[in-house]
Amino acid sequence: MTTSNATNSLIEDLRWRGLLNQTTDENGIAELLNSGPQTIYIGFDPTATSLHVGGMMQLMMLRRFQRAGHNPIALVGGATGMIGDPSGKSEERNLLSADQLQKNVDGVAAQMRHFLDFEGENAAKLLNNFDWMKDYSYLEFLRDVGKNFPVGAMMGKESVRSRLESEAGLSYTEFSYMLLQAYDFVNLAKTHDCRIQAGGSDQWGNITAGIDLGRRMLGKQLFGITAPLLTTSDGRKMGKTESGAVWLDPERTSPYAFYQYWINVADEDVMRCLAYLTEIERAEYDELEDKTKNDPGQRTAQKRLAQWLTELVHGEAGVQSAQRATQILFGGELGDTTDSQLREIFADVPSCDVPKSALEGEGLWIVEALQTAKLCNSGGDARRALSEGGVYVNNTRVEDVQKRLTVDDLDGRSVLVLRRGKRKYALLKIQD
RNA sequence: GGGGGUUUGCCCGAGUGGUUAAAGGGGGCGGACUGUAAAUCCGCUGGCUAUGCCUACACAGGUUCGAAUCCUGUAGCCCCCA
Repeated sequence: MTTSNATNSLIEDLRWRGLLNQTTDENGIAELLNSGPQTIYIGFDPTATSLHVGGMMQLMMLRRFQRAGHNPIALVGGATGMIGDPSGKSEERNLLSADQLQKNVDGVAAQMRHFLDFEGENAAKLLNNFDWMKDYSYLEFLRDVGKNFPVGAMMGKESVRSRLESEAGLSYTEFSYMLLQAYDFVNLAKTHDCRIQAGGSDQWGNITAGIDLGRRMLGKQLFGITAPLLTTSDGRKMGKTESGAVWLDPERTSPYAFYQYWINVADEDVMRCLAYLTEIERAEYDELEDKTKNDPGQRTAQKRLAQWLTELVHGEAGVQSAQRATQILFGGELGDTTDSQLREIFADVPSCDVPKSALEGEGLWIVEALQTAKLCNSGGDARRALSEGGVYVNNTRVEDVQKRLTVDDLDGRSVLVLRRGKRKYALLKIQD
């Protein structure tokens, strides 16, 4: 698997995908990769218990190397996370507690298993820099590492310069961040013969700092690769919605919401996403590009993207439930969808409990139900919505202002699906 | 300290005694169209126990059959003089 052919095709592939933003020495890297299996590392910031889209792209990078026969190291920054990387950030961020950090590291580590193979010949490794930083004394660190850092060079780094010029400034702690990450690289070079560090383009300064340090401390030539940031055609970061970031954790972003995010990627962005985030081959890529151009309404590329990523992150079952939810949430008949399927599909839709007794006798007045479900914020609003034809019960339009919901509307299930407009849903869970 | 102006619904902005819950625009919400898009078009946009009732045009009070519209006071903003 680790033939020079595979390696060449790896670099080729990365270049074709547009994933080579900057490299310290492209020929040197190609040569190194040709000489046999190499170890490559990428650092992950444990700022939350889950990764988001940016981290996914980095994990894919490691995965590409692993598939080409190299040894990936995913480094979680248990130590650096205590400091906070100033790169690309406009303000100092709050320090995380050690306790929270540990939770974050655990959460992030679990997600990595979807992307990397931690078994077998070139198994991926998961390391935590807290392990080698925790007992490193300040004095020792300054003597070993600090003295190799000319302040002038540090001041020249983009991450430092931009912050110094801004209002927010930069604390000494953040200023020191670079030393820690540089040392990580050197330490991995020493202990794992890891000679390549990759990362997002905002990591360039930190990576080159590590390369300099490697030369000074080890006399070893290290290499760096950065990938472009995944942005939309209008220049914003991918992975953000009105309601926040898109997470890999199904508790934070349901498989349905995750799937939907990718389905909704703009035509102008979808091919780049496919290139950066998936492993589709060139032939299929060209075919999808063609379909996007000639028959954009089908959104074949978006569907492929959503399906590919959802399957990777949430598994085959995740894809199925997302697709089933899509069908129902976009106006499909409930038909014989079962109770438990409904509850799963509407899992991330606001819901409220209603006692079964409310449906008995006269039943529950639709105007009240809409308010209880928070779909309308007043009786007038509800009446209006009804008369506008914007209210649906179980995906069937209701226009009668006097409509009362009764046991008959349950149709044997234990939930009522209320909808306002095209896709604002709420669930009434009927309690015995 | 003296004089003048201004204050309208989520926002902008008409309205200077009588069908004014308040023109117009924006936003928002529905609907049609569509690709779960963009653009476009149409409707709605104070509350309620709702063919009616109540509360609203900075706030408090007054004149009047009747006020967002007139008067007095209070507060905010703006301008001029000192």
